[in-house]
Amino acid sequence: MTRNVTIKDIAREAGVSISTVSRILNHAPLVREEKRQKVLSVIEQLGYQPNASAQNLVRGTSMTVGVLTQDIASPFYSEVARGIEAGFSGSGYQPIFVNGHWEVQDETAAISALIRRQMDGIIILGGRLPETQLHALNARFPIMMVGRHISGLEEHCLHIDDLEGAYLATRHLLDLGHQRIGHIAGILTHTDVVQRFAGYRMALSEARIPFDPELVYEGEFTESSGILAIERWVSSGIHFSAIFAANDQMAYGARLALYRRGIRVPEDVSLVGYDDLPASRFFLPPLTTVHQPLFEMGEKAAHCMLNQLRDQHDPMHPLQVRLSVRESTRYHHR
Amino acid sequence: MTRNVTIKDIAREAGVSISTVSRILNHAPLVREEKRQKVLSVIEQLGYQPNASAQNLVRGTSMTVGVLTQDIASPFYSEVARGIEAGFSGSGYQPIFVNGHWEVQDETAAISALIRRQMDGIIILGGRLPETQLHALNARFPIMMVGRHISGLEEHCLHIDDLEGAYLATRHLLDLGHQRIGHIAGILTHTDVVQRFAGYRMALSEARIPFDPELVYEGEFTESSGILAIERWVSSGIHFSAIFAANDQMAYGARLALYRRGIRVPEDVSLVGYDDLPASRFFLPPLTTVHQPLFEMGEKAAHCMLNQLRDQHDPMHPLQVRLSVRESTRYHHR
DNA sequence: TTGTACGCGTTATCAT
DNA sequence: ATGATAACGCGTACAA
Repeated sequence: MTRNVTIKDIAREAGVSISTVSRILNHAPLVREEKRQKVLSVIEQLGYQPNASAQNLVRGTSMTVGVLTQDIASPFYSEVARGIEAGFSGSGYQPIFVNGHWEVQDETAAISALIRRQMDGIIILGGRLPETQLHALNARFPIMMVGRHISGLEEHCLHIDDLEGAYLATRHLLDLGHQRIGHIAGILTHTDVVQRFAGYRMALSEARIPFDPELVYEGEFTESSGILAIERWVSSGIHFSAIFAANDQMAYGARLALYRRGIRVPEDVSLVGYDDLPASRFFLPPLTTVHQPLFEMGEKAAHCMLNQLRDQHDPMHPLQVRLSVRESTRYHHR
Repeated sequence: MTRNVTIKDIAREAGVSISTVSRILNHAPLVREEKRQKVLSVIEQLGYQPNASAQNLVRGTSMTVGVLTQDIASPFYSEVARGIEAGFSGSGYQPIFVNGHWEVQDETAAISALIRRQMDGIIILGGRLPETQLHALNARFPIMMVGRHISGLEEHCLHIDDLEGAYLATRHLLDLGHQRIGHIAGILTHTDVVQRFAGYRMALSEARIPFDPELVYEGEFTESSGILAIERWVSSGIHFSAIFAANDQMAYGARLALYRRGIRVPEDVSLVGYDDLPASRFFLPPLTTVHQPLFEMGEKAAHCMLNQLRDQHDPMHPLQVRLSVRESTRYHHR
């Protein structure tokens, strides 16, 4: 529409040179108070906003960190994103968000867009980018990975002990007397999913309960996957008294499918999720789930990024998982 | 870390001038095939990415549209955001997202950041910016408003008939024989909330049922508000056989509070929400709710923005609300 | 067909 | 204390 106001316009209007205006803008000293006032008022009046592209170009830094998330609409990643936003607030750096949709192609395109925009650093939430590509990125500028573990990039990965989390969940069910525990896994090419699967098996074998592959369903992190898991098991006549789902969304779907079949939770079947999404507290019944400190993860990722940008170092205090025991699990009578 | 590769580097490496490289990059003709090949291979080899800031500066356009959303973690806005992303895909324009947190101060700051970054247009989802400010923005560049109606900016507002939606919801409950219908409203300074309240009252008066202010609770769009509404009504001994909540999240909270009191849905109380969030299909029982075509709204907002950017015009086909009748409502025996 | 030179808006280094 | 002026990386009109 209307051309943006530039420093030149300010200078002309205030009757000074552009360097004077620039000095005032950058809080440099050495400028007479009366001119400062005059210029400031012109800036106010014309509604001047500095052109970030020009600043970026000459300064060589954008004071911006790109965040590659997979899906804006995912409750999991949006919690982390909130934490990232909070972690950068007041730092002078601004995060901007793009989506990769769990597709290597989209992710690569998104990363390219971020690089073209001269991001000072990049935070990657999950995704499927190959390790080699991640290493290459890390050679160019600071990166932080959330939710993945990349060997050789330990210092740049913020991840949580999925093995431990799944172990805690399964162990909880075992302690309640359950023996036939179904596991709704996520996509098994994801390392964290594999870890959760391993934690489930570890608890089982520790309790000397034989592993039954029929009790494992490979889902896709969606509510529908949870429904399909229950349908598979029930229609195949497979017996179970408890379910451990690899994320809350699949637990939600499973819950609905159980309801449809008249199977009560927790009276007939106990249910455990993973992630502790905000909605799980209001689930029916409130869902027992492995708590991932999503907001804190985001916050921490932002802080680690700031440390890298400022060439500082600080030790990585690992974030802990814990089980949020609520009302979807109960004692099983044999 | 390592300095970014520039056109200059490519030119030196390939033994040509920078303008030749630029021509190739911009798909201009008039360049010998062998040089093109040579340059292309050098670009590939050095991993060149154009500097968007420089392009932006010289072209005078960023090919970017800013999206001011209120809360990344809100399921409502993230669905719209998904639609916006889809609406821009393949257009050459890229949306970038910032958050206003429903605070005028944050929103103003976010808008400033977008202006500094030379956005070609801005899409605003909800929020509390005063109308005058919106008019001022519209004078500077193309804007689109989603979820608000601003007089004088009708062409730039994408909103849905909230009165109609609330009327449909309430009418549905009345048709099922309910007479005592509680309404959990949102924050009553929001115009859409007021409209929904008005639709509720309209259906009531049409059915000649006197309006009872005790049956209205002003919530804050959160699950907790739904819980508090039920607690207020039950502890005050106020009778009701149905509830219409002004958004799904408050309906979720109400559902949990009812469960805690042993009140069944839909056997004892019917429940209707508003928005039709993705999760509502998997709610227990699946929630009857007013469907807002959130994704389509985002998509349409993007398309309208593209039309403005291209100086085109197209008629505004209004998006329709409809009621998604599921299992949380049933006939009421008097 | 190719190269030179200018300008986009800003900061920073010089003189003055 | 202030004002020219040279970069930053890119696109493009113009010259060769």
